[in-house]
Amino acid sequence: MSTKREQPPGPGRPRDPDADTAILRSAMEVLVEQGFAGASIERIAKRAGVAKVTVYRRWSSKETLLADAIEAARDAIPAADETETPAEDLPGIIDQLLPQWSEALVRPELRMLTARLLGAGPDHPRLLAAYREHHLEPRRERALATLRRARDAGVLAPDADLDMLIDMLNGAVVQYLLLADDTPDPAAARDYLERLFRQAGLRGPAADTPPSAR
Amino acid sequence: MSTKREQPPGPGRPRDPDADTAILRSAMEVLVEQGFAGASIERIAKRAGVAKVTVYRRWSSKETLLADAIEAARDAIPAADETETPAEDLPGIIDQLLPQWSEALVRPELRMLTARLLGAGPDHPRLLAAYREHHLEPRRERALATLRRARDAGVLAPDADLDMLIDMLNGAVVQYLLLADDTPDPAAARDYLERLFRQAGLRGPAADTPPSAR
Amino acid sequence: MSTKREQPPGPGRPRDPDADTAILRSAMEVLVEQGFAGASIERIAKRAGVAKVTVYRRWSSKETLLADAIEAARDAIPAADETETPAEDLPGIIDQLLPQWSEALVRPELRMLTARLLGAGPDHPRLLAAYREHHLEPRRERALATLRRARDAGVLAPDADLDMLIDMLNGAVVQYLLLADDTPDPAAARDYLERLFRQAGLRGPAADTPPSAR
Amino acid sequence: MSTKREQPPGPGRPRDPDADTAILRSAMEVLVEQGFAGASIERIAKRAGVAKVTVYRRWSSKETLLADAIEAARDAIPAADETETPAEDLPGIIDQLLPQWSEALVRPELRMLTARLLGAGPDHPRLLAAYREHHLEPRRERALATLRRARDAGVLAPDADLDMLIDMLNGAVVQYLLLADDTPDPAAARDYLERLFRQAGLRGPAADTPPSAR
DNA sequence: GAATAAGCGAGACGGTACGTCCCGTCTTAGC
DNA sequence: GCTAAGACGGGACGTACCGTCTCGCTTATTC
Repeated sequence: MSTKREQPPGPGRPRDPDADTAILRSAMEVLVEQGFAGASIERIAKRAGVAKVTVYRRWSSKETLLADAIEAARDAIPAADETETPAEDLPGIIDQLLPQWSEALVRPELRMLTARLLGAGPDHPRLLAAYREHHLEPRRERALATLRRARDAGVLAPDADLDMLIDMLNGAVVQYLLLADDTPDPAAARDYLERLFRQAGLRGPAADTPPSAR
Repeated sequence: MSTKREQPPGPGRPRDPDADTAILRSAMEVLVEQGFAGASIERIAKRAGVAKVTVYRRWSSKETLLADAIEAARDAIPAADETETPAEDLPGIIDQLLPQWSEALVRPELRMLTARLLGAGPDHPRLLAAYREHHLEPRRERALATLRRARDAGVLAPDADLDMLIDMLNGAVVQYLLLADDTPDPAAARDYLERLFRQAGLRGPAADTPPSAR
Repeated sequence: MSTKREQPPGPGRPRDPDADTAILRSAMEVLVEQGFAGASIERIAKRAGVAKVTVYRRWSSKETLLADAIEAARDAIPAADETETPAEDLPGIIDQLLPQWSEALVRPELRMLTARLLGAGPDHPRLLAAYREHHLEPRRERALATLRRARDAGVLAPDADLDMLIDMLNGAVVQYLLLADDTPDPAAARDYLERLFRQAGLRGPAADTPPSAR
Repeated sequence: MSTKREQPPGPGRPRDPDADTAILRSAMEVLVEQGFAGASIERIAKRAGVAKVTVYRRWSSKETLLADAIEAARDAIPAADETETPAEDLPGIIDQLLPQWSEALVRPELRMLTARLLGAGPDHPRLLAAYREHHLEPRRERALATLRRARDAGVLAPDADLDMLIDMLNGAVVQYLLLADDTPDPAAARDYLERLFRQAGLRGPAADTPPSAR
């Protein structure tokens, strides 16, 4: 799973595990702040308080280092929300969905990370793959579970294409966040997401086809 | 509009106008191929067959040069498609919408350009702004016109939030192309877009809420 | 004579002559202060306020750089002292000889330089050769001229081996300066040199063989 | 006298006394061959066939190690030559003096050692002090004794400043060996020393002031 | 038709990072 | 305690490329 190999316990002084974590965290910070081009080994090492050679001993290239850093920086996503109180009504569903997308818009470092890694795709597909695997996929799984329960509760049409729906929701958020000049404030993010959910078809069954609209 | 100033015709040897176009085209090529970090003035100048100082005399920074290059590389978008044959039926609308989004997926240089510029956003907002103004906005205008006609024809719900709908369509396409490992083939792109249109609500008026389905 | 080649005036920006002098002076300072091992190109360049590559462009190795620096740092030795007022008496001769050796003892940077270069001899004969040629030889020539006039004036025995005498005078001074823990003060240096001159045979003809001493 | 402490016999495996001598000899060899800068603990340990940590356990720094190595490498100088057959004549005296200075010129490792340690003086006075104490002083004592007997025998003037005379003799030899490009051959060394002794005033009593020369 | 001013190629400049090497020190395992 | 085998921070190495600058030469317009 990780690109890091476990070192055999052979003779000699063992590697300092603190150095690993310091390097990975430093790498992530520099990547978020300065981008891939600015994430030189030299800078990463200096910020981690570590000699360059200590980095080179562990990772043979900037790309593998950053891929590991991305993996190590993955949030603890609540695996699946079976435990959540089931919500049959629309507001309950939306309250569950909102924070899942909102944080990507509102937390600046997440916004930066997303922009950097999606932008790095063409040149560094391994970084993008690591991001997809360790950050995007878990979030998608969780969102999928929520939407599935929404569909079962009748809040979404029974024939809704949930995968595509997630693409659309994700996509709208991503392009919003990529095109924004700076981090949107939480209220604006909430407004945008509510408009988004409505247009995506997340409407109460009754509200969907009000008799007066017919 | 352009950041380029016209030079007064004063005395001395006039600037070679061919150099401008060669530099702009070279800049765009390098940007697409190597990304912003790889788009050094040195490389651009070498590819254009021009001395570095010739570039610096015309543009004060890499950012303004690339912004001009992005502007110069804008496609000729048919401004508004009043001329198009009005289409009341769903297949006709889809046939009009499909190519508008398909090309971003299918033409590799467009895909690269999109990825690079969205990724460059945090560091170089002026480039992103130029891209938005000269590439994204015209496309959005055209799409908006098409969707408006679709709504008028009853193919979309009368209360559809067209701006948000475009965000969703664009967004799905963008994240598809950003996450793809390489350029999708046209058939796959078409399949994806058709699923997308369907889930977005582009359905025939009768098929949308068949009385028998209720 | 110098190991530096004159550059052809070909195209391109010419080399900055100020950089040459700054590098040479910086190199000399670092050599005197830190010794050969401490005289890294990096340090020399930093102190000279110059990029490393600017040094490498001019000198291919530390040794050739330092050899040039040694040459450039040679003092302007009054070539030959024909112009000096001829002195037939002993005190006059001594007053002429004293400063010639005293400065090597009393000026700390000369003392350091001598120690460093004589010590570097086994490893870096080119540096020693440069020092010999540009610093030691001119001083020896001047001393030889003075001693020759002293012999002609009868202050030295007519059959004195002047070359060997200079070796002895130089040698005593050199080993004094090399073995001293730090720079001797001028009075001690003067006392030492006067004892040295007396034992070397620089005595007035009459004082040499006082009748009472027999 | 030595900077080495005797270790208490406490528990655990006792230190290998062979390691001490191997390290000291290795240190001396490396110092003579490579100079102070090249005499890294790493190299010394490797040549001694010993782990680096074994060296560090015994000596706290490179300087103290080398100082001990210098002390250990002192030649067995015949303390005072009371046993020598008294010699009233000039050739006898010279035959006694000659080898005392000749060996420093002719034995390459002595020449190297002298150059290295005199050169190291400014940076590492403790090494120089060790060399002075254990190598130079015993030789000076022996030379002084010989010269005293020469003066008593009338081969030197009764008022000769013997300390200064030794400085001159030593000094001439030192600067000869420091400036030479490589080890002089014994015949040249002998010629030089004979010229030196003559100019230093080591002449037979009759030859010194022949009545006819006056 | 010369003077003049700008264009142009070439290359030096300071700066930053590269990836490697060696040093002195520290830390483990195994004897 | 010893050897062996590393890892660690530090520093220098010599190279490469970048954006900037400054030179000599060329070229077209203006006087």
